[in-house]
Formats: sequence, C-alpha cells, structure tokens
Amino acid sequence: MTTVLIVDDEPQILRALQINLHAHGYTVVPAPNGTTALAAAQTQAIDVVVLDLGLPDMDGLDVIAGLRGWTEVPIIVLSARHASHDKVEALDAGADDYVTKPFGLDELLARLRAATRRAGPQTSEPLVETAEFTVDLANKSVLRGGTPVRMTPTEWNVLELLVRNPGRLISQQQILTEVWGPAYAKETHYLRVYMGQLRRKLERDPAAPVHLLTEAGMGYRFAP
Amino acid sequence: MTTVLIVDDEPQILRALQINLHAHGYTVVPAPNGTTALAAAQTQAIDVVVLDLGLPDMDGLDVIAGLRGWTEVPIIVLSARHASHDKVEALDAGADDYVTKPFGLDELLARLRAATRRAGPQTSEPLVETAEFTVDLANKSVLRGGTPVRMTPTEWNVLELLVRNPGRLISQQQILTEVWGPAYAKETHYLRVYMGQLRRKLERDPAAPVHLLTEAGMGYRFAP
DNA sequence: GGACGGCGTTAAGAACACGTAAAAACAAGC
DNA sequence: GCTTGTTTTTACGTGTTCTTAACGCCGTCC
Repeated sequence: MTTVLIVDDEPQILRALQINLHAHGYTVVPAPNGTTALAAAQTQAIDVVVLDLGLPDMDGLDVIAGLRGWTEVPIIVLSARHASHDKVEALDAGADDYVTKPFGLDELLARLRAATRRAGPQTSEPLVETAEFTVDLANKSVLRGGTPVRMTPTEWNVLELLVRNPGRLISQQQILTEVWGPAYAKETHYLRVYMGQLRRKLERDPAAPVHLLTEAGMGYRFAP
Repeated sequence: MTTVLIVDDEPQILRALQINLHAHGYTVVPAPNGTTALAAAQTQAIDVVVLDLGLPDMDGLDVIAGLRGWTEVPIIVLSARHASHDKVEALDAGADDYVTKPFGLDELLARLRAATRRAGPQTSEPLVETAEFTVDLANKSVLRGGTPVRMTPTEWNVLELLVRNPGRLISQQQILTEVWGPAYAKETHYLRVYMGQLRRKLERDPAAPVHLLTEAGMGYRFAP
C-alpha cells in the first residue's frame, strides 16, 4: 500500500484528491498547510508527497527544503504558476516533478506511479548508528546509551554534515561554509571549539576520539 | 561530467539542444531516430535520456520499452502532444518525466538536474585499486589490507595527482607546480622525501616499489 | 678509478595546526 | 532588566607536518 501525503490549502481540492486517490488504492494523509505537512511526514511513513506551492503559513519551497533536510521521498509539486523560473526553483529545491494546474487526474496518477516506481522499495533509514551513539536525522535528535543528548543548533549542523557523509573526509572550509556561511571559511578555530564540544558529548574518551576524527591539515571525518 | 543522449528527428532542434546543453557542461550524444538511439545507449555510458516521441522509424513508446528492458537510466520525454493519455502512456511505459512543447530551456535544464540528482550518487565511483592498496578519491581515504592509512595533506596531493593519471608519466616539475606551486618547480628534493614516505606507507617493499615508480631523470609514474 | 649527478633515506628544528579551558559578547525568554 | 543558554574570542600548551640538511647508494662520464 502506497501512502501519499497531500498538502493543499484549498479544502475542496484536498478533499477531491483524497477521494480520488483513495479510490485508486492509495492511503492518503491530508495536510492543509506546511507546518502540519512537515509534522505528518516525521510521524508517519510517507511514500510520496503531493505539494501545492500556495500555502498560507509558509513558502512551498521551504516545505521542500524542510523535507529534503532528512528524506529523499519523491515530491510532486502542483502549482497554478506556469512561469519557467517557478518550476526551476521548485525542482532545484529538491522537487521531483512539477505539474501545472489545471491537470488531469489520470496524469497525476501516472506521475505518482512514475515517482513511486523510481523510489522503489523504501530502504533509506534516516538513522545513523555507531557503537557509542545514534543520530536520528529525521527527529534531529541524538541518543547515547538510550538517553537523549542535547545539541545546540550549531553543534547539530556540524554533526549532521559529518554524519550524512560517513567515511568521507570533509574539509574545514566545507564545514565552515555550509554551517556558518562562505564569509567564515577562514575561521577554523570555530571548528576546534565545536568539535571539542561534540566529542565531549559523544565520545567515550574525548581525548582519543573514535568516531569524530581529525585529519590534521585536511579536515574531519565521521567513522561509523 | 554528465552524458545526455538526445533523441529527436528534427535536425534544428537536435542541434539547438546539443549546443545549449554543451554550453551548460553536459556531454551530448545526439541520435536522429530510435534505432541509433538504442544502439548508442548500448555502446556508451549514458546518464540521462531526452527523448522526443515523434520519431520516423519507430514509436517513441517502443524506444522507452527498449531502454527499460535493461537499464534504469532516467528518461525525460519531450512531446508536442498535450493530451492526457499520451502522458499517461509514456510515463507508464517507463519514462520519468514528460515535458510538453514548447518548453523553456531553463525548465528542461532543471528537470535534467532533478533527474540526475535522483540517480546521481550511484554513478561513477572514483575508486582506484591496486593489488596492495585502494585509493578512494571521493572520500579522500586510502585503504591497505582493509585498514585505513593516514595521509598528510602534501602526501595526499602527490598521491592523488599520480593516481588520477594511472600509467602516465608525470614530470617532476608538474608535480611540484601542482602541489607546491610554480615557485617550487626546482625543489626536486621535496619529491624524493615525499615519494619515500608514500612508498613506506603503501608499498610492500618500499625499496623495490611496484606501483609508485621512478623514471630516472624524467618523473614518476603510478602503475595500477 | 674517481668525480659527478640523480636518487633514496633519515633526522631535527621551524612552522603550522589542533585541543582545551575560560571569559566575553550576544540572543532569547520571562 | 535579569537569567539562561549559545556563540564568539582569547590564550596557551601540545602535537603534527613541512622544510632543510646531511649522508649513502648507484649509475654514468671523464
């Protein structure tokens, strides 16, 4: 059974899609705005997202970004806007498809089939585990020995970047530009402070790290 | 570098796409009909297919079917037909996306990016292997007998340059200018020190190297 | 045979990068 | 306006890497 998260602020469209998709064998999770959509995506297993860009509470692009932060679930964007740059923005933000209104239901169904066919069996777990701690990318939480570890925003951003690339060496510049911004590419001492904090929170022996490794002169590496 | 197979029977469109995509950094393989398209897909590594449905020699749907028989390369369909059932047929035949003419070039580029992003990470693993060690260019890591070998920045730069050109002779000046900078082109003794360190870390018998070879008076060569 | 140039090895000081702690600056909530 | 939590500075000790020099080896050329 395929579960579809439908995000649309117009109740009648939401309802119409809900009925039609249900009639075609989909399990439908409705969401009238971006906030509930993001919340729903975190609490339930979603196979594909149908997203209307015109939402009352937040920009549709931010919804895409919010989802793409931790999941690769297919996103099909619905929009009344035909302009080229709207499509480009949505697709580059991480959407998989862009359908302009008005659209035929059978076309949407076909695109849903195409999107789910590609994704195939959902295997990607947003969990990264080590012998010492577990990082939950979806919940933005870290568990160590069963108990949660508090992370400050900056600590989380650094940790997330490293953990998303297990085994890969990340240069100081890359971490600094992605977490602090391009203007901070030279502030390498920030990193020393934050790597120290992360190690103190996550490593058994912070002075002899096993998972958050330093490669002198090159960068840092997360070893699972 | 991403390689795009473009299938279109109209020479001017084929040519226009070829020029535009090339200008945006894509390698383009053109095909005027279905037969040559299928042949080209078999002989070359294709990252994404752009397919016009109106072909002289065979039905576009059959081209999709012919590709889907053995590959999951992303297929973006171009078509003048707006009818719903055309889109449904193409998508259900295995196409990933369906763009109706006329379309904006930037939209096509965005859809190309979306298609390659999805399939992206699995393609082209930059791994260089020898009997003694393995160099992972993406992760900037070296494995020898399953255990990682630490490299200093300079060691890595020299090794990477050699390994990226397997079998090719690299002159001393070339290594020095690329790693240390043009001002150091004469400091050949640096190389002796670093080649020694690399051999000590990577060769079974550093005194009789098998992979990091010296060509007296000329330069160094990496033999896989 | 001996001098010479290119190469490999080793060792040690200099230069640089890193880790840690603690204080100052800043932001958010009450 | 105060408190609390977070980020940014600052300072200093330690560890790693780079550079440089010295020496030995092996060929070639005089």
